[in-house]
Order: sequence, then C-alpha cells, then structure tokens
Amino acid sequence: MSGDTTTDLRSDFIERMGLIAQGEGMPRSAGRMLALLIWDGEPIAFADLAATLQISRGNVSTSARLLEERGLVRRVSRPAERQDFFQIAPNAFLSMLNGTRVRIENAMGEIEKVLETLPAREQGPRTRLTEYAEFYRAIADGLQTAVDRLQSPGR
Amino acid sequence: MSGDTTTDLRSDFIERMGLIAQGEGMPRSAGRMLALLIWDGEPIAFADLAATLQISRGNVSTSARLLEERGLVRRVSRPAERQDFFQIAPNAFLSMLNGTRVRIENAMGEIEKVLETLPAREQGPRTRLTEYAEFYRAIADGLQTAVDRLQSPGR
DNA sequence: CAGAGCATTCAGAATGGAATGAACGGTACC
DNA sequence: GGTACCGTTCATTCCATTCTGAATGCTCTG
Repeated sequence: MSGDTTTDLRSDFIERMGLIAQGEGMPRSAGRMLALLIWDGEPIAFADLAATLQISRGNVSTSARLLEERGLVRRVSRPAERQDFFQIAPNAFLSMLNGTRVRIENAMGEIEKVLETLPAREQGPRTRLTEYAEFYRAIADGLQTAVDRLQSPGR
Repeated sequence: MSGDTTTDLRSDFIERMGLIAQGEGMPRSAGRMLALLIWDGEPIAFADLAATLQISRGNVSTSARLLEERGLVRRVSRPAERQDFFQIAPNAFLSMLNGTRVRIENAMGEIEKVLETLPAREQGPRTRLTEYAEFYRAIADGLQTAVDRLQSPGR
C-alpha cells in the first residue's frame, strides 16, 4: 500500500504552499491551511485543522477568518456537529485572482494620486510616473484577461 | 516658489513606494531607493542616496545590488568622480513585469512538480491541483500579454 | 439551570527579516 | 608608498509580524 507516499506528498504540498503564501505576503499558516483544504476537497473540522497542521486553535481561528474574508474558504456546518467545518470555496482560484488584481489597482491608485497633484511643469517626473502607472495598468488588464479566461469555461 | 510643495510630493512618493515594495516582498529601503531614482531621472551619487533616504551606506550597497540584479537600476560612472552613481534603468518597468512573471511561473512549477508524482488514482486532489496550476497559467499568460503591450509601443 | 463544548480574543513569547555600523579590501590620488 | 576615499560584508541590533495559550463568552445539551 502506497498510502504513506501519498501522505508525504500531501504534507510536501502543504509546506510548499506555506512558503508560497508567505512570499505573497500571507501568513504561512494560512497558506498551509489553504493547501490542506485544497488537497482534501471535503470539509475539515476546526479541531482537525489544528491537529493536522500542528498549530494552535487561536491560529486556526485567525487564519480561517483571513481565508474566509478573501473568499478562498467556506465555513460550513454539519447536522449533528457542534464544530465548525471548513472547505475550499467553489471559486477559490478566481477569488484569489481578483484579490491580486484589486491589490494592483490600489497600488496604481497611489501613483495616480501623486500624479494628480504634481504640477505640469515637472515634466521629467510626470513622464516617468505616468509610465509607472501604465505599467500597473498593463498588469491589471492582463489579470483581467486571466479572470475572463478562467470564468468562461468554468460555468 | 512652490519648491517645497514639490519636495513634499517627492518624499510622499518615496514613502508610498517603500510601503508598496514591502507589500510585494521587497525590502522597504529598496522601494524607497527605486522611487527616488524614478523621480529624479538623472544618476544619483552613492553618498547622496544614503543622505537623502537617511539610510546607512551598507544598506545602500545591499539595496542597490538587489535592484541591479532585477534589472531595475543601472550603476553608472562619471568622468572625474570616484563615487558610483545609480540611475533608473531604461526598461525598468518591463523588467519588473518580467520578474513578476518569472516568480509566478516558479510557483506554478512547484505545483506541477507535485502533480507529476501524484498517482492517477488520487482523482480529487489531482483535479484540484490541476485547477490550481491552471490558475497560475492564466496569470502567467495574462502577464505575458501585458509584457507584449508594453513592449510594442515602447520601441 | 448547570455544565460541557466551541470559537474568539488578546497579551506576551517567538520568529524572521531588515537596517546598522564597524571592520575590511581595493583603488585612485598626492 | 602613503593616505584618503569608496563600496562591500557581516555580526549585531532592531523591528514587525506571527504564533501561542490562557481567559472569555457564547451556544448547545441534558
């Protein structure tokens, strides 16, 4: 039986995603939790999350809230159970993508805010800041393309 | 004279970019340095960077190296000067974009690496990981679109 | 109503990454 | 050849964020 191998693969995936998430400015625990929920598609109990990931329940609570806010995870309940269960959201990846796009657009907004108050005679800075804003615009549009692509065949 | 106002705008921009950079997983100093170089398009002396940004020379050295590696900044020399000078790179924003794309593709690679060793019978995980990889693929392609767009009118 | 089972919150500990500043090596001047 | 000027490196300090765990309050159950 190769059950062990699969389990190893899972924890490997979990750890990788922890690091990826960290690189994206998300707490490592949240990334690991997300990974676990992606792997097992089924709802996982609050207590099991803490046990499997070996993190405190407080941490589970916080990370779950973060993932819920971003639309990556759903909190579900079960008939005879008092515990909360968590499951990967149906359109999790789409939400992720949208989240990134929003972040980019915020950054772009920052630049444009500066541009608005920058006197016209400051040609040099204006030129370069404009170019910078266009850079963000290009990314935002590119991500929008990605959103469209993921959305059309999805449903 | 509104010189003061412009100066304020500049340091405002510098600080904003410091925070943005930090959000993107880059050291704050590097972001602030990049901002300064974008604003003043001209080469700035090593010592002036330290003075203007109020950071140590060691920090200037490290941040400059980071920005150079990413192709965002050029180190230039001047005839009678012993100091190094730094200038925003000609195609800085394009490099930035490419850098992001590479990072995304690396993350995608991680996922695919797991997928390769995941036995076919693990249908559920396979489906979801595949979806996840497609998500990254969509982003990478979107960014590629952005690269193309920025490149064509550029030169 | 009492008690158990849960999730949340928050103060404090722990961790990781960035900034500092002194020490170092190299290079141009006199 | 000596000196002054520069940039780099690295051990240390500093700071921000994350994680923990105990305290809290809520909601079911019997």
